[in-house]
Amino acid sequence: MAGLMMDARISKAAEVDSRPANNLLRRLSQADYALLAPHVTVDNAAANELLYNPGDDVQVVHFPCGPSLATFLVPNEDGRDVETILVGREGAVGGIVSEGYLPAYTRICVKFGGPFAHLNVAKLEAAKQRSPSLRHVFARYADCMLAQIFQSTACNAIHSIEQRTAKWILAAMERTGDENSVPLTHEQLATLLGVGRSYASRVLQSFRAEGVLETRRGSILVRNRDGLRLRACLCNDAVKMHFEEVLRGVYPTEEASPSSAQG
Amino acid sequence: MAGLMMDARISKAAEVDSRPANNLLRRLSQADYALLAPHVTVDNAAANELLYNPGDDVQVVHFPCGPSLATFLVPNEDGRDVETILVGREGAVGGIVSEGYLPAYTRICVKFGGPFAHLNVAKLEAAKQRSPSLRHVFARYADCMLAQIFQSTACNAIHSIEQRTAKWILAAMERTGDENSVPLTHEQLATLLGVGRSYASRVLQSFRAEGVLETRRGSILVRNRDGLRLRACLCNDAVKMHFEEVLRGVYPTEEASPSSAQG
DNA sequence: TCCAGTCTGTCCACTTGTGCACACAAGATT
DNA sequence: AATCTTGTGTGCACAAGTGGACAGACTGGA
Repeated sequence: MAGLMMDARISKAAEVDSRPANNLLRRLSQADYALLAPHVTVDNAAANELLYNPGDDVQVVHFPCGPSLATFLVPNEDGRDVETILVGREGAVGGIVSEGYLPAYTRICVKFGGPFAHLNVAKLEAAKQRSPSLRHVFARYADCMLAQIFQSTACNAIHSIEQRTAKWILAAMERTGDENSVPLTHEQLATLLGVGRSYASRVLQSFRAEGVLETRRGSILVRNRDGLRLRACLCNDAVKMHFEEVLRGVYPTEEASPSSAQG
Repeated sequence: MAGLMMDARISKAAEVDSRPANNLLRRLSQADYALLAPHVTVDNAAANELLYNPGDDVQVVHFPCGPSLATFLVPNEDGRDVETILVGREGAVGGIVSEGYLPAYTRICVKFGGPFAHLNVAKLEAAKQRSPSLRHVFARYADCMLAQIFQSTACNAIHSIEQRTAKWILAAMERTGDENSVPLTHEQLATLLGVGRSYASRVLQSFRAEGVLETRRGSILVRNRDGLRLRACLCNDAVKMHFEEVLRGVYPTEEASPSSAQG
């Protein structure tokens, strides 16, 4: 009997591990994932690749896997886009709320390159019709994404550039799983925060002076993660808590190694 | 035959007019509205009444009718809430994205008092299961609401307080239908923009000096709406265009009088 | 009619963030 | 090794927004 249980556990683990490294897909029951599996494809996307432009027909859901990251950009009258929220292996982009076939409102861009899983929106909707539990997982994720955007709106309204810089670096690291570096130029960081480049450099300098991080050409090395947390606003944590309440286990944590499970 | 047509038109108009003054509800087909009608109740809510607090079970969808306005607030570590988006007779609040039964993430508050229609989320979900067209209207609205939040996030990141003040006043007037006044103290305006009261007063003073508006104790009188538009960012217009594309006729326009229709 | 409470206009010193400029550094190319 | 391109550090003058203070002006209620 113990043998049987163990076999079941191993086969289930194997089944889950064969899925793309996306927590939303991995959280689905076997039966639910089986509805989607025939339509899921995986490939690599390069940084800066555009997944959607405003006005595009939304036909494919993209799931960032592993360290890849997507971002929602809102176009601006100046031509410079403003970055809003980051989506990594905890989620997906494209038709999550609209359920597809509406013109995209934002631009969606690959921030950090890597593997993405893809799924036709119509196939996903058909599967949702067949499985309420599948529908609920995606409705719950949609709610988490909404929470993320609400929090960003508030954050942009009242938190300082310094706080938002620290927050962004932490959020990116949580999602990529990289413990101490973020591949980003000062220019990119500035753009994504919607501030001038020189000020972004200055904020990073102040962090460096305090021993929190080091700067390299094209990347930021974090030396003291807790120091960074101390300097960040709490927006990330609020969103993380909502994820935990609504979709436990989907938001990536630092100790995400499989061996941490107690059985 | 003309008589028959006219009768049909009159009875249809009467049917629509008997619905609460909410554009989302009025946009539903007769058949779809019939699914909801037995469960819809209407009452009056006073300004500052709380519809949801963070963590609340989401069980009721609230539809602002006529001049009433609801707003999503994100709580902040300081205890002061930050206002994010405004919802008037073009929409609804509560379980639009989450489809109910999840803890609310934001606080939702009545900004301007007036009539609200209410509908149990579970009843709405049941009706959606029976009618794909009903589901689509709500999915489309959810997408518009999302667009609104995305735009606010970007707006807060890069637009000046002056632009955002003008934008907010215009957005509120569009929704209430009031052509030239907004019942708001400087304090309230400041809080909702996330800025200090004295600066909000100064911005209003500069508008007054330019003849754009007048200030009264507890309200703002708009004297030159185009002047205000000139001083606002274009965020409202972007959202409005998305509404027109996705849910034509739901976003309130200035010439909303029934007589403008050509038959 | 007067009082109390709230709202408004404005002053001031201060912090945060802007936008431009320019020297220098690190790779990439040849 | 010389060169080119792109990224980085920093100086400066300026604009935007903060937060506290306070006098005066409305308004509702006793």
